[in-house]
Amino acid sequence: MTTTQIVEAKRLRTVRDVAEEGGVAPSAVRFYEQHGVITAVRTSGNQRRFDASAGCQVKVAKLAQRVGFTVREIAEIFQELPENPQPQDWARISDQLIASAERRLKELTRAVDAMRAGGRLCELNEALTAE
Amino acid sequence: MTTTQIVEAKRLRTVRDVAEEGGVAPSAVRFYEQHGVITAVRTSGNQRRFDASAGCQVKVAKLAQRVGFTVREIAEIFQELPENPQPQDWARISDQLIASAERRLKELTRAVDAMRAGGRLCELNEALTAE
DNA sequence: CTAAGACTTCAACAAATATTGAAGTCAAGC
DNA sequence: GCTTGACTTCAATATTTGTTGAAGTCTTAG
Repeated sequence: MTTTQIVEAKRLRTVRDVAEEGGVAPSAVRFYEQHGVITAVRTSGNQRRFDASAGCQVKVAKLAQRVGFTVREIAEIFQELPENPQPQDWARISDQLIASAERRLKELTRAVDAMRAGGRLCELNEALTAE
Repeated sequence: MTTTQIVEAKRLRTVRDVAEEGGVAPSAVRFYEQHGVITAVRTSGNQRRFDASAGCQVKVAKLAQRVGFTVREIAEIFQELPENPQPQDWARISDQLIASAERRLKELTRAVDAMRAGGRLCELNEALTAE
């Protein structure tokens, strides 16, 4: 069973495999590899081969983009992942992504709350000195 | 005092005013207006003039972009704002922005948590059928 | 071994989000 | 009423995030 896992983990994925698992186009998989979001080895014939976690990384990357991370930022965060990422490795990545996104969301919340609670703070804050 | 507010509220802002208040370049203010994020009236000489809330809207728009909203989405949401937005108007905008951003953040959280809690779910989920 | 299908690179295109510069017009203070 | 600085539009440029197509190579099932 452990043997099966190892065997499966080593079965290398093609661009198409990763694209399907990650829910993106093959061109996007190549784009992500070019920009360091995912990493590939090459066959003797120069074709990309990915490990089992690549599809997941693509999924996470897509969702991270939708909360405002750039591809560059995601690539930088994913640099920390070792070859065969373990749960604790993903825990660190997760913490960074979520904490950073929440920080930005809080900034937005603060800004809209300022106007929700005191429209006059925003609309009329110079009015007080005008009289 | 009410008179002062009205007078102040009607003092129209130039592109530069809004840019400074919103913390962006004048070119960005024109861009936002072209794309419906903010609304302008024109002087007899064709220059843009904004009302008092434009600077705030720019601030909120910038922060919304950083949590993943596109300019188009922000423009659509801001369409709902009446001419002189009141606190309850901002409350609706706020709810939409925050709720939508939180929904996306939750999707990301779910995805990374799946890997954090069960790396094997992601890496080895076909392994079980391989033996 | 071969044919089909997937892969490679490279260049062109595209949409979103702006910025910059040119050429000309407006507004405001003196 | 003139001058100066800010404004106008338009076109070009830049970056990000990809997609598409051409021309050619690799892999693999049969």
